[in-house]
Amino acid sequence: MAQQGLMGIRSHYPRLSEKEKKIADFILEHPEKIVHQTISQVADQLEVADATVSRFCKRIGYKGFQALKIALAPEIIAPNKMLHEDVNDTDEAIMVAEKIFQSNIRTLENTLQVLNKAELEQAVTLLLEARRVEFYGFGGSNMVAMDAYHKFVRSGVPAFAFPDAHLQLMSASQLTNQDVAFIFSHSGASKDAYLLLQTVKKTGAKTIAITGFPKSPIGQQVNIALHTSSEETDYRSEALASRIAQLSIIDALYVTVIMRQKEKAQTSVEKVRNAIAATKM
Amino acid sequence: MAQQGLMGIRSHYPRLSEKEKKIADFILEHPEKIVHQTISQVADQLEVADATVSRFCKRIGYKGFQALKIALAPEIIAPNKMLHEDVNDTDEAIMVAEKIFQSNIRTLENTLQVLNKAELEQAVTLLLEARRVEFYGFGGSNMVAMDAYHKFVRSGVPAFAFPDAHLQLMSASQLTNQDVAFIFSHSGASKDAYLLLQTVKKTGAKTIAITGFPKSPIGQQVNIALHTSSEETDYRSEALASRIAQLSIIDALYVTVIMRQKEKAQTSVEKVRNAIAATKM
DNA sequence: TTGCTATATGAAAATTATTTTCGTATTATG
DNA sequence: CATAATACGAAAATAATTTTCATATAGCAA
Repeated sequence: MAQQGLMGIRSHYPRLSEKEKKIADFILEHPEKIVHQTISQVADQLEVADATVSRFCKRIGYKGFQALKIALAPEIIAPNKMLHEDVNDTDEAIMVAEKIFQSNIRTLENTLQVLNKAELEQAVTLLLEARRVEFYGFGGSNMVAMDAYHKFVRSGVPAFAFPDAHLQLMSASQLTNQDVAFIFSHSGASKDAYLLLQTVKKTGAKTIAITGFPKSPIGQQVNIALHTSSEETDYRSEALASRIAQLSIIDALYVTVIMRQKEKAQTSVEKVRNAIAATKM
Repeated sequence: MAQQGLMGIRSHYPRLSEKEKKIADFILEHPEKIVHQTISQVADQLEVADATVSRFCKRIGYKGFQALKIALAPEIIAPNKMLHEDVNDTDEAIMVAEKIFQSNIRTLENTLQVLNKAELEQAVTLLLEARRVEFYGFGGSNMVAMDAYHKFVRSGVPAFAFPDAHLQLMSASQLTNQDVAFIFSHSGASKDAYLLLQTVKKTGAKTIAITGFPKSPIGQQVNIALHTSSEETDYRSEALASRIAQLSIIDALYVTVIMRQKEKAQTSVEKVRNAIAATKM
């Protein structure tokens, strides 16, 4: 199948010929013109032949011009104008806010797409059956670990978290094979987190991680790897957005755990409502 | 203009003829078949003439069959089952996750709409000029205050935060009129937070708050009030989502502050970033 | 250089998809 | 029952897209 819309075009770009690049540029700049015009109108504007545009569509993996239109249609409903502008372009606070919010929204959307159903379920099962669950995070991720701890401990899960690196490592070495270690690391490669994972693995405890990079060392070596997905090119923006996604995953796990615990004769709708109600700030 | 996709079809439904209703039913049931098939294929499956389908498209307000395809394309990428509330609302983890993520996304969108440009600017100015900035939050909001502290302290802002209610109150009473108190309270009415605000006001320090309710006591009495906005019908379910919005506002303020500090703080952030980079493998 | 080959491109033909026209059937209305 | 209005399908007309084919251009070997 052809890749998703504009991203797919970018990935083909290097292999395109002169006129084809001209077409690609036009699409990336004005996707709405593709969607709302005929192949001839587009070809005229670009001063190329219809045939060239038609061939272009096939070259980048679509069945034809109509198929490209349909792939592009979803992209133009939310014309995320802010996103291609760099934060540095303008330092108006409201502009920065828009950029940050859009970035966070996109990251949540992407992360939801990428969430693996089976792994989520397994994570819930582990959390429900563990003798003890410890949440770990270093640097900015420590706050996420503490947040998870505060939530789960109220739901009756035997949760723990620690405010500094040394305490985390000490506690990790004391786990047993009936315990669960839950690690937050955006890069999936920080030295502290990696060391901690090795320590945990020696104890036989089950491991769950949320990282931003499935192929990172930590992402590869845990029992259950959940990951966040961001399109941000800048590492700092990515880290900000991915933390929002991490928190959202924790929220989802937490609400699910509560629902499972209260498996009674309630209707499922009530279950969700009650579960969420139990999370007052 | 034609209304958005499937909703538009529903609104026209009562006025349609027999065959046209047959077509409408088919579209509502299988929008993806419209998007991916030709008008003749669709007509054959429904045992009606092409002409009837073509007329149908115009009847419901589109220019033609192609235009309908394009309007429908966005709907089929994410078959948003959560929106139809009667759909099997199971307690599957992935379903819960979808609900949580959608809720968070909508809350971010709404909050961005509601963000006040002038107040954001004023907040940035206060943060940059303060002799000392203290972040306060009780219960679940304490996490947000700690997070803000961790961010701003790295950017060179003289930031402080405290892990418990008593320490927060003690420190608040020591502020001066050159300081800034930044309060997080979703309800804007919690007893602890209100008491703290009164304490701060006696010192003459400037006050900023992020609440979910502009008309709440805290929202009314601070110098600068920023608000999150959630559509959740259930007051209690707003809590999870609004915390995400609070964090996003902090992210926006943080990034803006860094940009304003330009070279000065740029270097100190660089230092920290490099320090963090050094801990990666 | 010359001649060969591969690739790119546009014009026009061929194909395919869609819309319009037109005639008949059906239903409603007085 | 007659008449008008509407619905509908078949086929013609039109529009859009793809394919074919001829030519141009660039790279390259002798």
